[in-house]
Amino acid sequence: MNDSGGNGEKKRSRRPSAERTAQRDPERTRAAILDAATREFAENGMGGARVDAIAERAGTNKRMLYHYFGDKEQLYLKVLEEAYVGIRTAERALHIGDRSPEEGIGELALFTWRYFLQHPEFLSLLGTENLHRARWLRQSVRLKELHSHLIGELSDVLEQGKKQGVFIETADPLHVYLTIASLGYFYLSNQYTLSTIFGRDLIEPTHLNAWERHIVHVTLASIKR
Amino acid sequence: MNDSGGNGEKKRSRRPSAERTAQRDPERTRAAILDAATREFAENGMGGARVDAIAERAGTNKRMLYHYFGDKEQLYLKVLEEAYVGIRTAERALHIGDRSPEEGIGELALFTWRYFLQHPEFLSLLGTENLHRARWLRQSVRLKELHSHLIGELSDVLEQGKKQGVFIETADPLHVYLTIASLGYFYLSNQYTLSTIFGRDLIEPTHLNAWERHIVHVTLASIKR
DNA sequence: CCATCAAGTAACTGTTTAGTTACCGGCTCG
DNA sequence: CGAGCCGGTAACTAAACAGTTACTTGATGG
Repeated sequence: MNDSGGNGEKKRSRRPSAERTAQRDPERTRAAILDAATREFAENGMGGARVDAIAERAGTNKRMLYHYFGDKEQLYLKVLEEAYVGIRTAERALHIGDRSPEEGIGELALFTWRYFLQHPEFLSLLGTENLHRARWLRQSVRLKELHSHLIGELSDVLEQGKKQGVFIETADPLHVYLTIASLGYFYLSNQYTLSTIFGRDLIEPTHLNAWERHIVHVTLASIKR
Repeated sequence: MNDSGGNGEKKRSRRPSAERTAQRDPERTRAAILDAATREFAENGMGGARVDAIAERAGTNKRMLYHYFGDKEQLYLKVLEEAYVGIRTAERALHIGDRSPEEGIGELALFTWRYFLQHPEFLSLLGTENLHRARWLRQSVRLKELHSHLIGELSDVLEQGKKQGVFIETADPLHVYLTIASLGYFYLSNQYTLSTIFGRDLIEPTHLNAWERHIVHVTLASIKR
């Protein structure tokens, strides 16, 4: 079976590391594990997630998982960090200060809602992490400054709105952000129990659109003069 | 060791079932298991909860747990049902239609916030159940009508407010309730990650009181004409 | 005083799980 | 060409787990 010893053709031996990657590709394996882990943790929580299941979803095996990430807890933390980096990075691209204050806040509300809608795994991970009282997030060194930018930019927009007389003086940046996040998070993360007890399918497009308008309406109504 | 055979005194044999319960008390054992299970499920989720841990917390053992509740899943459903019955029962005692529409809505918002604050285990259970897409709640036959009363009463108050010209015509009962619940749920259930990333201890009384006022303010601002 | 039944204990069982170890195959560099 | 290393496989291990079974204890009724 092994006939490679006979022909010293050196074929491709000059290539650095770009084409023979069809079978062996550390980067892709690593990324596949991270992606599989994100889905597994999101669907089953930290306690319910199975290491074997992650390896299988990634099309690899446990040995590689432990090789790249250490253990289950470190892998989980990596997944969580990447999720936060994802939303905060997308948020920065918004530049909510470029428009009028009112439009800026509306923009942020719309963005947050739509991001939550398109990334249910992010909401799930937050839920799991909070069940454990931020046990792993607290250990993260990467995420300390990641969020200050958001509050800073939001604060600027609110100040401008107050100066223009369109926002009330008591409007607080953290409260505004928490309001926007609350309305999106609860509706989506609790959609299953809510749909069950109120007998209305909340994920239906009609209701989804109505809630999107509602979020913008509530957010602006709470800070407009 | 067994010397009871010698004295046929019949002592206490006339008592029906009220005093010798010091050692044996099925009702208390059942209640202890339910209470222990509520805490264990709330702290660890359905997947993370341990049957042995529940038995130990209840001061009994697994045999009794399986005797009274069948298996882990049925026990979990019982816990969830009791939690819902708890909040809906307390809600009914409010009678939000007795005051002015504005006061009624404010009352409901305050009640919901304070109930969430005093029953963190309820929020936790909701989170766990939603992680599993309401898998167990859907099977519950008891909880279908439990919630219609809330929406009905809220609807009446809103109608009255519209007639009096204090509320906007588009105010929707489900949306109003979801708004109130969102603001309370997100703040409390996500307090750990939020406190970590924003560097502010959200559970501190000062912040708690500020958020309570904020919820009432936002709710009313979103429906007032 | 013995038969019965209900409340409760504790040790056991089969399965699942996170994490480890021994091994394989092919590429690369001296 | 061969030593060694890197990406990968699969079988194993020790612990933890849900659920069961064999047993004890004590009250009651005939």
